[in-house]
Amino acid sequence: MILDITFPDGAVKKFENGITPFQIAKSLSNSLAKNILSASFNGKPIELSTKLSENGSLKFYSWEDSNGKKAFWHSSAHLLAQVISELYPKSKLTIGPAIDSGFYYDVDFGDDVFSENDFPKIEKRIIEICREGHDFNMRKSSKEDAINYYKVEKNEYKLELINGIDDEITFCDHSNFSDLCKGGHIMNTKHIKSIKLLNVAGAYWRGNEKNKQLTRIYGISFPKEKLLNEYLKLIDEAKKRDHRIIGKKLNLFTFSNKVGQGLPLWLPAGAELRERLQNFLKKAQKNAGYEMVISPHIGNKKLYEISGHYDKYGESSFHPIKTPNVDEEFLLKPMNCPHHCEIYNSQQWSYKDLPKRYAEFGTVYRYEQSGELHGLTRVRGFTQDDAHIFCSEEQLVSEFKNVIDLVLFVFKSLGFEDFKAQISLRDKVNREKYIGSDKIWKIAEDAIIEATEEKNLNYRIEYGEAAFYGPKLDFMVKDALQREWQLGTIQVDYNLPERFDLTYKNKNNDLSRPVMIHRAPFGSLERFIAILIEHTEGDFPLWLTTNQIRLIAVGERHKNYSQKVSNLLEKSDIRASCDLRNETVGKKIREAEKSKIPFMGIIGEKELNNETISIRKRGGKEIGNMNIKKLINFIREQEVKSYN
RNA sequence: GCCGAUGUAGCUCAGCUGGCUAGAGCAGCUGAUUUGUAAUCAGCAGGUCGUGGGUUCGAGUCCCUCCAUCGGCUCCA
Repeated sequence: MILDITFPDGAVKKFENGITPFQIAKSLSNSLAKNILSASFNGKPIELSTKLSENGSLKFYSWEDSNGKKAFWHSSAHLLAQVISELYPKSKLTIGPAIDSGFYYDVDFGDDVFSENDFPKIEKRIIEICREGHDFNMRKSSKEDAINYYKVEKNEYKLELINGIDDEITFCDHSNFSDLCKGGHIMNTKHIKSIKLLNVAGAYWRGNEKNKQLTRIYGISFPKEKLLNEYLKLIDEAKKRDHRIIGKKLNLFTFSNKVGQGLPLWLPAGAELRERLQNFLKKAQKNAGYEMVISPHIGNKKLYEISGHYDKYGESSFHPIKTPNVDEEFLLKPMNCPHHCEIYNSQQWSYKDLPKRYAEFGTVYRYEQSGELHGLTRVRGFTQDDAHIFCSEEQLVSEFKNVIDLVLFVFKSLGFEDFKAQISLRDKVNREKYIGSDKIWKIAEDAIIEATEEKNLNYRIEYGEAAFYGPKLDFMVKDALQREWQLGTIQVDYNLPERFDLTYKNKNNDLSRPVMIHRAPFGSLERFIAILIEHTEGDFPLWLTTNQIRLIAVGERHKNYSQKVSNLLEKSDIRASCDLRNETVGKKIREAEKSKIPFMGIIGEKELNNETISIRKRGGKEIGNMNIKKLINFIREQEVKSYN
């Protein structure tokens, strides 16, 4: 029999029945055969050594394709597993997938402690085995054989996995090692030229906190030594963009053990930055018809019992504040929504009044688990750029779309172009963690999907990620180390209006229930600023930066003029500072550069005589000499441009 | 909260297998220098080595407790 194999470019070629993808590649070109790592047939990943027995479309993947990398890293995980079972015979293997960059393997080491100190000997042994050049071979197995195999090994994890498999059970063999595996390998271990184990971590079996915690070993491997070095360099560079490091260097914020974990202290430069962001959003919100409100930092515990938050998050709140009245307890405000519900409730509303849009920079406190705290991205006290929109059901989709516009405007203004939109819905099965009927959830979920579709947003759907009171649309942005964080969020809520008995009079003079939209374009100022720092490396846009220009006097005789220029700039609302120290110009420039000040104005003899300023841009570019008037216009122009 | 690692001067770090008064650079202070586009020179000062306990003739170094930080897991209203 002859097979018709279709290639991605549309070409159809004929091959003998039983030919393998690798043989096909080799027949096409030697260099292709050399470069390919994996393949897919009719859209499904297959081994390069799988014999083809039907017509179909074949696609090859090299290191340049994510599928090629996946096969490479997944195969590397097999080698890690092999060496672990060789060096730690008592350990039990569980799962070892490829991830976005690298792979991991979860291992139960029993009572043994495994740490990073064990890495070098494992890495060394893996490379030894790789050089021996073993093929990866898939092997079918009966369920019975598979069970017996792992019964002998006393590996309850693999047994659990096998019991959950409905399809055919397969093993992958290489060298003297076998592992339960559904496939997706490179051909031979010799492709793996360098491997680096990155870190050890605890990870619960099947991701469930109630299960045993296993040891997860993360690693990455490459087909060339050079690529590993490049990767390590990249990680190193990324670490320099860490907001915790830049925040310290630029004196934006700090933490103090005496104040407490996860409680950021904003230094003057950071506080100014925050205020500028707030003013920016306030203006945008005012244009979009929002009204500012203010609510206190504590609230009666009963308030949160009504909303359902206490029931769900009481454990992760700061302990209730007692009062002389034993029946009365207060909570440090963990969220603003119930307060805003009560603000809405303070008056009676007509359908003509809707929507009501209440905004507040509301500082909230949540007792996050200590191990979860992370710089400014996960803290225990933070300020949400919160707002709640109370509208009629008819207004819901258009209001939701307006909020999307606002979020997109904010992101665009700050240069966050690389974000992911995520629609977070209820878990498909496990629904006891949510409040409200299926009917209202369906309406809310449909409204979000409709609005997101109409806005042409590229989105993904995640089940089980909804808030307990409603579905949401989240805007995710990555930090320097490619970790994804939720910034903006828009949530539809039919439940809190019910619980707080919110109403308005409709056209027929009957009472109707408003729908509530929770939204925060930044998410929180803390997290937003953290990600902004990592994206800009601290080179903030001109409109945000603390110091827009630093004037540098060359000599003693130029100090007065420098000060005068500085004062004039400040009078024109330009944030200028003046360096009058007896230091060399080089040193003053260096310090201004390190403080990430966008412009420097050098003032020496020439400038003094001609009443000009020599302007230098951060990074070294000389802009030229200009008089004060021109300089003011120049900075104003640049500031407008910096809004994106 | 859990697993692993780390904690030395304001900051960044050195201090090997336990052994004289714990080192460096930057920052700070003092003095000299009065400076043209990324570091002028000299001197001085600065640390009960995260905390509390233990082992030892002797602990920055070894062991335990706690605290904090880092990388993950779980969680994220």
